[in-house]
This record gives sequence, structure tokens and C-alpha cells, in this order.
Amino acid sequence: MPDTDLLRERGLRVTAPRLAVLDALSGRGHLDADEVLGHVRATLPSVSVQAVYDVLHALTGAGLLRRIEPAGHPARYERRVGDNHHHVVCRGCGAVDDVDCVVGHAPCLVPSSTSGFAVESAEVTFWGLCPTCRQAG
Amino acid sequence: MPDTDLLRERGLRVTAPRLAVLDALSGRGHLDADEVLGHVRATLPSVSVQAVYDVLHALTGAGLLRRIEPAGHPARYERRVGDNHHHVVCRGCGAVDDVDCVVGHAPCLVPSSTSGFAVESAEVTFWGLCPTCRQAG
DNA sequence: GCCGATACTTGAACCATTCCAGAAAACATG
DNA sequence: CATGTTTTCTGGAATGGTTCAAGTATCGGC
Repeated sequence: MPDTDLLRERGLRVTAPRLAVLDALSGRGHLDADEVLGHVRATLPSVSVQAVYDVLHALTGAGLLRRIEPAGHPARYERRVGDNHHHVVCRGCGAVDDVDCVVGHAPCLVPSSTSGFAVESAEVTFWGLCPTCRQAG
Repeated sequence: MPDTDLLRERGLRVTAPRLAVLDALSGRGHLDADEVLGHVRATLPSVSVQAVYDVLHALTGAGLLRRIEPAGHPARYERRVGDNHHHVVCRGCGAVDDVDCVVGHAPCLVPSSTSGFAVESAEVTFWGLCPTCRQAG
């Protein structure tokens, strides 16, 4: 479905900055706000920092983007939504990649005792070193 | 083991602020830097904000504290280390509680495909509502 | 094409955290 | 216990990612 229709479907107005943000994240996944801004400005040089934050917020709220916040790194955004996949984060450079599914020990995904919390979701983040940082030592 | 010995064992100097931070986190778990500062100043009123951050860093680096960084909330610290347990975070107030890990050692989960990353640990965070926030609606 | 609601621009503020330089304290040594 | 070296603490300023506020431009139903 074209991005234009995706936006309308969620009751969001179609604007150039929104289309540009969606385009910036297409196929490139896991960009932070600053990187998104860079891509957007390649075609729309006058877009403001806040516009990008507003758009990222709106699209995330509408379920068109997913926000990832790895500890110690700025938030990143991706278009892959709705499938609850997981992520590997490089503890060197903060690079993020997708992990389709998790193997083994299901009990770890169902909390044993919830201390009265009403648990809604489980988030799994793997930490390690990306190929580049591994070589750099 | 007394905190004094714990510090020396890791080659860390024994100072009043460090003992106070360890004491503040004893049995109270999951405090953020500001809360730690509050407890520390109850006995050492002149301790600076930066001293608390320095101490939290030093103790975390030495493996005496574990740092938790729930997305969208300031970092929290706890004394329970070395057992790879997980956490439930309240998406209302940010309160954190422990969730025991069935496996016990890291990583308790393994990604299906690692995209060339050398994975070292898996972090599981459960999101939900704490009893208080649940009542508040 | 007009009008009201929504989105964008500019500019300033925010907060957790870090950086810096200098003063103070810890502890190995004599 | 006096000394010197090294680490840690104080105080103040700065940082960076993100958000708030007020006004202007744009979208899209009528």
C-alpha cells in the first residue's frame, strides 16, 4: 500500500514531511531522529528538527513506526511493526539489527512472579558486538 | 560480607559516599540517581550530585551494582547482581520490580539469527501496570 | 475556493547526565 | 604517625536528545 493511503487509513493528514520520514525509513530501518532528519532534508531542506520529532511521534502513535530505545543510545525508529520481533544492539557503536525469533527457554518470556503487576508485553534485547566493532577490537 | 570489604575486594577505595550509596540501595532496590542522592544526603548532607554519579559508575563498573535503563525513564540501580534476573517496568510510573530468570545465567535466550553479531547477553523487560497505577486507572 | 483543524517553523526550555578544574580525602610507604 | 601520590569529591558549567510554546502555513471537508 502506498504511504499516502497508509497515512489516511490511520486518520493522519498526508504531508510532505510525513511521506519523507516514511521514505527515509523504508528499507533502511533503525535510524535515529538525527539520521531521519538528514535523509528528509535531502529532499525537503527546510524541514525543522521538531517537525521530525512530531512526525516520528505521530507515526509511532498510529502504529506505522516502532520506536526502539537501547539503553545509553538515542531512540531509533523502524517501519517493521506488528510482528513483535526483537533486536540485537551493538554495545560498541549502538547499531541495531532485527532478530526474528528467540530460541529456547520459553519460561523466560512468561514472568514467574509478577508482584501484582499487570504484564502486557515482553521486550527482548540482545547485546553484543557488531561485525565492524568486533574487528576493531 | 561488609560493604567495606566488598569495596576493597574490587580494588576500590573505601569512602563515606560509596558506603552511603551501597547502604541506600540495600533492600530498597531500583532507585534512580536522584533517589539515591536523597538517601545519601540523609546521613551525608554535603555529598554532591556528581559524587553520586561517580560512585554509581564506579560501583556498576566493579560489578557491585547493576544499572537498569527502562526506555523513557531515568536509569535505576540495584544491588542484586550476578544472577541475570529480569525486570517488570510500570508504564505508568516507571516503578521496577524483579522477575526471576528460570535459566539463571546469561544469555537465557538465544537469537535465531545473529546477523554476524557476537551476542553476549539477553535482556528481558516486561511492561505493564503496577498495582498502584492499575487502581488509579 | 473557504474555513476550521491540524501540522509546521522558530526559538527557548528541559532534564538526566557528563565534563572540568581545583580542593580534599584515602592509603602505601618511610 | 607524617608524607606523598593517587583517587575521589565539590562546585559550577556544559552537553545532547528531546520537548514545550506561540505563531504561521497547510490539509482537506464543505
